[in-house]
Amino acid sequence: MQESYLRELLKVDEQEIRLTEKQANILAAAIEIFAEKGYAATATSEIAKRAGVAEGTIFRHYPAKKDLLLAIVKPGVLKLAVPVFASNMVENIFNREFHGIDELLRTFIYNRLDFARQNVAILRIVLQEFAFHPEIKMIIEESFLEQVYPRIKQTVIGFQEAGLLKEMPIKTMVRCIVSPILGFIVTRFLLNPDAEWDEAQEVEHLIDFILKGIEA
Amino acid sequence: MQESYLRELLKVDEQEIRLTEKQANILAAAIEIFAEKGYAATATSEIAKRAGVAEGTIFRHYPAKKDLLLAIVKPGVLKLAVPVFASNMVENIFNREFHGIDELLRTFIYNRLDFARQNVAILRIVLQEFAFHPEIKMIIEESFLEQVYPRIKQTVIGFQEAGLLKEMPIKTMVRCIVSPILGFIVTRFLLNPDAEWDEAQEVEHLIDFILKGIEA
DNA sequence: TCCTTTTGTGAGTGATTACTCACTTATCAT
DNA sequence: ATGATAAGTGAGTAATCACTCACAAAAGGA
Repeated sequence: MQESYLRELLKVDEQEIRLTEKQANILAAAIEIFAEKGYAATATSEIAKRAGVAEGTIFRHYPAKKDLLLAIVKPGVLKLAVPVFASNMVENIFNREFHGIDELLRTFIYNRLDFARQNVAILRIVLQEFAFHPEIKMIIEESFLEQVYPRIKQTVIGFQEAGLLKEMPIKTMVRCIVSPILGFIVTRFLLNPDAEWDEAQEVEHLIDFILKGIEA
Repeated sequence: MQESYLRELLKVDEQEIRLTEKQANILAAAIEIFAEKGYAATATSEIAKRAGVAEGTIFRHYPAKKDLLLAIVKPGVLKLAVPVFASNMVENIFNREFHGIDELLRTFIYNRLDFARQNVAILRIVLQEFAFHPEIKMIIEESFLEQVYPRIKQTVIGFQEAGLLKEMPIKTMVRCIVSPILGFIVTRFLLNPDAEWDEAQEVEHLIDFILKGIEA
């Protein structure tokens, strides 16, 4: 894991984060082991060992083990959620030209697919640990309920008013759209990552499936 | 948690299982705490405490902590997977009379929904722990790949040959069918169990969504 | 009743845990 | 170069961990 990658991932606010080599090693080792065996089953001594660092060094930078987890998960969740409908996505499609729902779905799916591809370990950690740590649950709820859901909702309502989508409660529709996508991402990267995947074909089937299910 | 319920749940083979009150208490306590805080974060001392039992009693019946986990998870997975297309389900629809795919989906969804409702804790444990324990993963893979998947596959092929389903790789189609159902079950019982759910309406939307997405 | 087997006990064990702290080393502005 | 601050160290600590074992109580068959 590259230090520059970590620095970019962990940058939550706009302020730059400086990482010494050892600090980057700690984060990289923690991400690896947390993803492998889970937070609770991971010993700080093991993280220190894999990072090539004294155990005290970890606690120099993170007051407690849980702070290390949050330092990984927090920016992970934010990067996972925030850019979903970011900058040149919804805006492009809505304000400039309209390529249809399938084009929007395609952009959305490939965007999150690529994110998942580059962050499998963190994805795994988030999925595994959010159930047990209220802090993580709160971060997810905040970023999802405040960033992701409203934008999807707004988009869906827009299409609904244009008469392109069938009548369905927004939450139900969002779940119907997100579930198969998440289902694909999870099987693709977590459940069966070693299978041979015809990703383009899968995505097209996915788009067709979702589209048929939601259009008027 | 009732002793009779536990005895029924844990019955994997046909042989009856006798449980003393203390044994039932241990299992009930373990299910509770494992679901609450995860396997690795659960101390055997805590299980003993909540079960009202000496710590030694746990190890009298389960050689190691992991055996206690497996004693809970194994029958849970089997009951979750095996009866999916059991006895009077596929057979009824195929051999006797044909009520259409929607009727099949409806039966399937309500069946698994009711199972989830009665086994939320175990469902949570399985979902949380299978990633870290190869034994659990194997049990799931075996029961899914040998029991569930072939039956769904057979059913799907049947409908496909009748010209009722669109062309799509079987695995992709199964995933497209299962993902939204699982998505609903997970949000219904794990993510947002306290919300007010119009279950019947949700199920009908779900059926309509899936159906439109897969039919020719 | 008596003997055998099963079930239950709880103090005890060594290993491991997250975390501390007095200390050394490196970084950097002046 | 010098002093101040930050980064890094590793032996040490109390608590907790999963698990053991010698023993007691209960159950069950004769």
